[in-house]
Amino acid sequence: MTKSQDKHVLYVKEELAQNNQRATSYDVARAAGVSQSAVSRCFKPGASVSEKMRKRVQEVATVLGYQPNAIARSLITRRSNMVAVVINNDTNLYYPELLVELSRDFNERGVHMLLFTLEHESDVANILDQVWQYQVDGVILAAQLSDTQLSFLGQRDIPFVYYNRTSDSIPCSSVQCDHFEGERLLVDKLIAAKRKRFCIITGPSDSSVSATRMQGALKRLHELDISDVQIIEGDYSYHSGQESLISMIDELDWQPDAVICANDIMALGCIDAARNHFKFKVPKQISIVGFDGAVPASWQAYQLTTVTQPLELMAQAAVDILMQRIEDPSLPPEKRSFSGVFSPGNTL
Amino acid sequence: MTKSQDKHVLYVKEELAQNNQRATSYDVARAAGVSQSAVSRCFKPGASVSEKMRKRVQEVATVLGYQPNAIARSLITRRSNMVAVVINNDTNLYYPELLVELSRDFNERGVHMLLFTLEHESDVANILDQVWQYQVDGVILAAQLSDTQLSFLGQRDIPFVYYNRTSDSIPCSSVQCDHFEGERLLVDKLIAAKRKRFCIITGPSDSSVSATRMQGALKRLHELDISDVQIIEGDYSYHSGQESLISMIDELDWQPDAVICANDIMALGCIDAARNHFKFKVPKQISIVGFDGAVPASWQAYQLTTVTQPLELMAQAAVDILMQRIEDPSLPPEKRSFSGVFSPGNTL
DNA sequence: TTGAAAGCGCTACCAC
DNA sequence: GTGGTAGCGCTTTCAA
Repeated sequence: MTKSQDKHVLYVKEELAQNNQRATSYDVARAAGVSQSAVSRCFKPGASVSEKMRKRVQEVATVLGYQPNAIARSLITRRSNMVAVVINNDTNLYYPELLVELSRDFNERGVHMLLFTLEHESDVANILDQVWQYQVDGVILAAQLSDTQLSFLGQRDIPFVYYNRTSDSIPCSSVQCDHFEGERLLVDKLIAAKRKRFCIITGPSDSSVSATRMQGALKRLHELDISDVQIIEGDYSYHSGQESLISMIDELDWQPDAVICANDIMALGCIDAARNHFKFKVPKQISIVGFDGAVPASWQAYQLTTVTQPLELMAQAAVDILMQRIEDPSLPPEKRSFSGVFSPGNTL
Repeated sequence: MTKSQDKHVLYVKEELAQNNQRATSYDVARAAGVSQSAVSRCFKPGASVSEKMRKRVQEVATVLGYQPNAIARSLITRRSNMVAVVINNDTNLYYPELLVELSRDFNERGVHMLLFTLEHESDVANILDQVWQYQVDGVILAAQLSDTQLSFLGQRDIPFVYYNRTSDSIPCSSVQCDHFEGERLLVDKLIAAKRKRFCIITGPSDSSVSATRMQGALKRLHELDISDVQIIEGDYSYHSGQESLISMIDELDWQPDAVICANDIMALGCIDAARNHFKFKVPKQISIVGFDGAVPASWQAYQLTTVTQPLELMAQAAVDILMQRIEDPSLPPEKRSFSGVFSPGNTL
């Protein structure tokens, strides 16, 4: 860099500082004495630029602290490199690994996550408009949508992947753990352990995951001619696991020897209620099973018998499917289903 | 709407569908027979538009499925209505409530979260450039930055708030739980319980939160003339809590009657190791304390004695401070510190 | 390989 | 209250 060039760069830098502006490609061009399009090209991998030009531009860009404006780029390229992740609070609170894994996988591909969390699974409507306004390239849906809402995305050609949910009526991509199969497996294990009096603690009524799991368990129980099953509604929380068992026994006067919980966290509450409130031996007097493979379920104090979702695989699959459909929107929907892994634990 | 107008709208709709394009304000203007600026005004709250115009435009916009393009808006207004949340995995895994609460608070203000998660607290550098490129209005930092990195944000006038961290050398806004004070309190409680042989299980060495907490504990212990303290490094995980206690006793041959853990999750691992591996009575033979007020800490199987961070208040404070500085960048930095709340539990 | 010019979709300013 | 016009910062033709 010659001295006069140097001075010119510093002058531009000073000018920007005074007006409190961030450097644009135009500023870099001016300071480097090249065209604005040349600067743009220097930041595009694989563009046709001479070595000399690239070096000069990089130099000036560094001095001015220039980085391309991703927003402006999105406007012209029609690619924001942002995806929306719609997740309900429950999922994140009880299964925070999902967000961590998604984030890792997306960041590896240079894609950024716009996070939308829902208080209740039924709040989706409010945020779909926002997802649309922000021009995201795609959406991961870890929350239940109505068919109408699903078709909102479909009609607007926004690629999306359902996580742990699917729709039978609308063609869509999805990644799922086979909840149905997993619950059947758990029921069979409970039967093998000679359990007779079953009860079920469900998740909140608007949770499709809970509904699927409970259908799986009930179906299998009915196949085995066990129809006298007590069902009580929980809300996925530890506390509701405790309370459900207590009210089942104390109020409904139903003493089970097998408790099927719609998720692990409720099962943990259930274990504590069984041990502390009722002084039951688990699993001697009562078996308790959950679903998820949540981290605390494997802690020594619990060692819950459960079915573990292959979360890492599922997240990766969701990201793969979504990114493929962003690259090539003509790809047909794809559904991938993973079997849960039986985790024996010590409560059955 | 007259019939001919109706037809015109439908014609535009058809045209867009054929070219697979989303409706722009210009399309709406064309279809409604008004100017493009009029359409823009109709979507700006408080703009001066006649009732008739507003109604007409809304009507057409609905038919065409028009929503303003937030990206284009950001470009001209220089406001993206996006904030970056930089969080390390540990924080999210062990304290997922933070993200949920931040998300809630930001969404109430119509602000969206761009999520950046770090494998290790030291990975920050890579993502700062991206934060900058995406023109976020502000940043919540729940990860430690070097002073250089902090000044990167400062020089570029990006408002930011440190969460549970602060810098002594660079003026910056922060929201913190008083870790130092909280640990002192715990030490005093342990002393009151007649504990004599102390040990500490720290978090990972790059965690500033762990460092502060442990300094608080050590300082107080030294004040009380207790200098013979065994320190072992954990990594915040349940497993490291277990292993640390075991190696402390079995390998280092140091039998403590008080264990101070840098977070709750390790304390839980520690409790399980004490009870199951060593057959200790907790707290009769050994006291164990944590820090955080993590949800599982209050479960009946543990009932950990700990100091609970007022997470909701802290998240709200962080959002408040950030939004104020986005509205008025001339505001000086502000630090807010909250005392942790002692949660008696049953392990002391 | 380089530069000029158009334009992504919007807001903001200006006349009227 | 309404419409025309400029321009946010960038990528992408198209000539040179």
